[in-house]
Amino acid sequence: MKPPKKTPTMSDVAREAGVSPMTVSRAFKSDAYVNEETRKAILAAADRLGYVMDSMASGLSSRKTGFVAVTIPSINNANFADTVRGLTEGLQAKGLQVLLGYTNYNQEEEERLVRQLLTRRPEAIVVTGGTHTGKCRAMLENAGIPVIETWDIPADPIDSVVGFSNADASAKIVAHLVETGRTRIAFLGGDASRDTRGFDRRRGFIREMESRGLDATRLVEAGPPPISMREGADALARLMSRWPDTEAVVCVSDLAAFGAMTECQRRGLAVPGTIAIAGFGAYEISDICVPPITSIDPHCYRIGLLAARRIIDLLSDGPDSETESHTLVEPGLLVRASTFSDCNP
Amino acid sequence: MKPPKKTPTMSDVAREAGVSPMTVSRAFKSDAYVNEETRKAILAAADRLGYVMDSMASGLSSRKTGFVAVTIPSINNANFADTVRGLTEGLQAKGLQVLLGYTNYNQEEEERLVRQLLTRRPEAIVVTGGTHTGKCRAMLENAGIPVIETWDIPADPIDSVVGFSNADASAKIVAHLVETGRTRIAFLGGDASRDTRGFDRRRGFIREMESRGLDATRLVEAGPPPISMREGADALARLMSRWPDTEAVVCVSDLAAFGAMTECQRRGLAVPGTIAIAGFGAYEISDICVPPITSIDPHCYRIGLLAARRIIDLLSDGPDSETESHTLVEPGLLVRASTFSDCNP
DNA sequence: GTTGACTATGTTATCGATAACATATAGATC
DNA sequence: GATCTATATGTTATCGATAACATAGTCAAC
Repeated sequence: MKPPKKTPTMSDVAREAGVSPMTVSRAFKSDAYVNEETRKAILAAADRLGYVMDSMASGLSSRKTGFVAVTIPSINNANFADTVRGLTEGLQAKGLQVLLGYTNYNQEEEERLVRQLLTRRPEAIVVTGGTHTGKCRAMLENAGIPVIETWDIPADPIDSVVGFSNADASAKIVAHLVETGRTRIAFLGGDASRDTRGFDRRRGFIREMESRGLDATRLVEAGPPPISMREGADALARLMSRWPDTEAVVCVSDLAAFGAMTECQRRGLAVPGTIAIAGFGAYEISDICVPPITSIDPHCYRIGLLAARRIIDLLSDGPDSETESHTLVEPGLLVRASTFSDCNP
Repeated sequence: MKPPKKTPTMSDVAREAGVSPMTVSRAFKSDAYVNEETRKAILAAADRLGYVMDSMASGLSSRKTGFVAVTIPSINNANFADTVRGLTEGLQAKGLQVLLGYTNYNQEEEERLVRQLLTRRPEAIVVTGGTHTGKCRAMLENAGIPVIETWDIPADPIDSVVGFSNADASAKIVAHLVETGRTRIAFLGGDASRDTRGFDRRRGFIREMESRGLDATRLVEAGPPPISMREGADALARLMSRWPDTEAVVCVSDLAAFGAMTECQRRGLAVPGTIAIAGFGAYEISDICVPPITSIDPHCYRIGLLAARRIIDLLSDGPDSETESHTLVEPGLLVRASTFSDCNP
């Protein structure tokens, strides 16, 4: 239909409006002196031409791309999605745009992804977790931009941290279960090797069980992360055939927990009467299912928001920082019917 | 610790390797003559310096940014996440990177987002849905890049389409419910104004009901999209208090459907005995919950993959296109226990 | 009337890479 | 040996914007 004319540039707008390209630039940035009438004329001219600023060129020149790179293990996960929402919304005010990538819970993928993201010259980078390959860590250290590690408490942080202890979260659940009268408690999680957060939760479970003198060997592996509801169900079946007298299960996530609970329903095991179930993540499912499932709320959105604040703080020139280099977000224990004790005399 | 030295450039690598910047460029692109030894030396030099290519500058010069912009209504939605996965994986082979943004089911937000994404000069753009504001549509038309509309069958497509008819999908469910003996059927969805796909599903419901001479006025609105499980539950409560003899509910999504089903459990309404429930989206929850919920599988991942193929096709120079301008992905009906009729004599 | 502060705009060089063109060497062909 | 071709590398201009600097007019204060 219409000729494939290439998109107009700032110079085209300048010509159309009868000013210099620099004035057009100023009109769009609105951070410098431009006569109000001139600005209006320029914006009108831009509108006529259908001009859309080229932020790639802008970024090259100003050395500010407006990108904040973010890596998450999976895009199909409500927890990480909430963190990304917090980031996006927190950064929007400063005109920063999230550049998202996901690692499939794989550190080699993360390394590849971080390299790809760094080629876009983001002004800061947010990664999930505190364990990386050597090369990945080196790239992050040498990128010369703020690096925020989230969802974890790294032993040796690269730069800033906004996270929580996955191990402590598990311990909190174990404490709750023991207090409500359970001692034969199992942990249902993914293969330990890939998902370090899941591994930490398992570690916290074992530590807390042992510190209470309880048997910490009831560990079921449900496969490589992410653990689906189905895998949670299958794992519960295996758990019950191996340790039929299990009184409670701590699951690596609410999704696994819900899957496990449906398996209980299918087997006629009363929850929490016969077996108590706890999850992790405060997914909506755990709140609405019958019975609702006890969970840990890691405050996903908040993590994103705090990471955004930290970035804005580090990127602003002011030497006074309002945020801490290391921010702990204390997870909350949500006690729900799936671990009530009144059915468990 | 270390001085804030800025990241090395291609010239730095060239100097380190004793060649010209152009040769370094060639070594990285690997699309032209470079002596194998020279290439190795260059890559080694780059590694020593911790050089990471600047694809912003590269894009400016070559006019290929390697971005494909993608807009989805919500990042916290497994369906759209699957489509994004399909896109990401389909585009990876050609070195194209997804630049993702979400609209919160809001067309004004979409307009703002599309403008923002276009400033990044993507090589193609994928949008969810076929309804846009006038300005948004104009921007997409004038961007001079392939535009793919997905998850819908637009009345007046901008360019390419990979989608399905949301209305037909609803009709398919209605047909199934009627065939299994239900006639007093309700539709549970969001406010009609914002979510056009949800609106189309409702429209399809009404059309099919009326074409069968059935009452199509049992419509419950659960609030602005996205409809949560909780809102689905609340809406079911309202539905049953207004039309207590309802035999089946068609829900705008599996999440709403599951929420509605939990409400039935709480009220002691047998599913499917007293009331049948159907959802949309083939979320994992609908497959694993008890009873599993009848749903429509829109083949989310496939939509993403086909969109990716179409883009690669349009971007490759070859005049021969393997893909169609309009691709229909026929949704599948997943009949599950929540609509079985054998409990409904 | 001169000075200075502020407003408004233009000019030039540059960001980091690549396209397009130019050059140079090695081996093959006549 | 002359010519050609394929390989390997360098040079120059340019992508579209902005930083930094320069210019020029207006108004108030002295």
